[in-house]
Amino acid sequence: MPADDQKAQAAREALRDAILSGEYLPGERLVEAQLCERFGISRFTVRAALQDLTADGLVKVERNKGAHVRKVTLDEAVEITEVRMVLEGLVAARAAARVTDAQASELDEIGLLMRRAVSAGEFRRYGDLNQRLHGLIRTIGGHHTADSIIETLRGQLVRHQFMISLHPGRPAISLPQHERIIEAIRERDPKAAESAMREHIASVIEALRDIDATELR
Amino acid sequence: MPADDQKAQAAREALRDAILSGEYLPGERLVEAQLCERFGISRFTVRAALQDLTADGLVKVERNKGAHVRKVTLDEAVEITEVRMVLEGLVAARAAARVTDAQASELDEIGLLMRRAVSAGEFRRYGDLNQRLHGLIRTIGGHHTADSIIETLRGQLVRHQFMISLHPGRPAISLPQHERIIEAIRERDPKAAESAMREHIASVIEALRDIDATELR
DNA sequence: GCCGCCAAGATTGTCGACAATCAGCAAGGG
DNA sequence: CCCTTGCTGATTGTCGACAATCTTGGCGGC
Repeated sequence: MPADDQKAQAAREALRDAILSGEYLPGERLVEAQLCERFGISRFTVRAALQDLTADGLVKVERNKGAHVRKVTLDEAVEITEVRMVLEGLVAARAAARVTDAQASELDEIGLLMRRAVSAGEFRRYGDLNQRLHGLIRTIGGHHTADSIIETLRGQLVRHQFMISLHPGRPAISLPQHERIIEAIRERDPKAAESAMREHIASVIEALRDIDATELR
Repeated sequence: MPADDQKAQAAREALRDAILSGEYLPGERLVEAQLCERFGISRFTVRAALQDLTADGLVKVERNKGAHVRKVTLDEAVEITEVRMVLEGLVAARAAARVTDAQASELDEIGLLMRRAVSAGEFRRYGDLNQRLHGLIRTIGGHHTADSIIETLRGQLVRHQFMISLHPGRPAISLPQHERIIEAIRERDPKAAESAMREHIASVIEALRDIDATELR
């Protein structure tokens, strides 16, 4: 009966979601016994899930001191985003070299929807499109190694990412950057695609710093 | 008594070394019971060690099918090295911005030793210096996030890396590249340091492809 | 009153045993 | 003769219980 398998894996993802959604705050202690009761699974499974999350950098375990939700400082967030900058630059360059005509028009369509969302003031929708654009570029790039690292890093930043996307004025800055990225890939110019992507994410880093400074008021 | 702790951790590293040193070949199956006997530890500890190695990308576990030493194809090796290229480029740029005078002279010294090693034909020594140079640059860069990813990726490539370092003619190609990197960092020119590092690792990728083509004859 | 120390509770680390699952082989039917 | 099917040994997945360790609160001494 594979029901146990599904239960164990479901619980693992439930725990991941609970942390990602902010149900457990950064620094909060994750007591194994509590998680057992919470998700109706054994401690063995809880430990396996915690090790998974540790590998993804979402929790940190100290020997004999248990697991905590990892706290990501501003400096770490900047470092992580710097790494994303060069990796997504690499992926964008490869995307420019590999893009098909069908994918090119899909990029264009996203660009159009983005412009519409911005002029209509639909920031939430713009955020979704942003994610879809970066995802499509990574699909086109087809760089499995870079992809999985980027995905891991993204998980560590959900909190910060969320704050950025709601920051007023961001779309006005990032929309033209996104347009440049799309254009460079459509013209199959790897160097231009890489530098456009890097410029874009460099401005995300600036936004990160600004937002953090704002929050400390 | 912390003896057990040390034993468990020692066994973990012993298993890692056994895989890294090539004692277990890529694709080889790692049977938990055998590892228990081999290292004199319980299955629990073996499983923990295997999960560690999985996180590092050294082994791959399939449900109910056990753990295998991960096979790194040429394409994957190229991808991994591409990621290293952009990450070490990022680190080199930061190193150029942060290098102290003492570190600058240490870089110079390594450069001198490298020239000597090449002219003396001491390839093994040159390989060690190569590793020391890259390590020092990463120390100077002080980019923890990029560092740990680079270190993880390096582990997955030990086999290929080894073949490259013994490839005749490599030092003649890589020595001037190393010299350019050192010079750019010493002159505190981040852009030059990044592009020098990327050129260097791009040529490593070429070497990877050549060696693989040679091996298939 | 303050500091260090000890005991008890709570939490994590480890283990051996049992259950679930898979690979290989033999027997039977087409 | 080949394919399917059921069995059997081997291997991995899961669990509950016990041991080791840390934390907390109270006690005694200075």
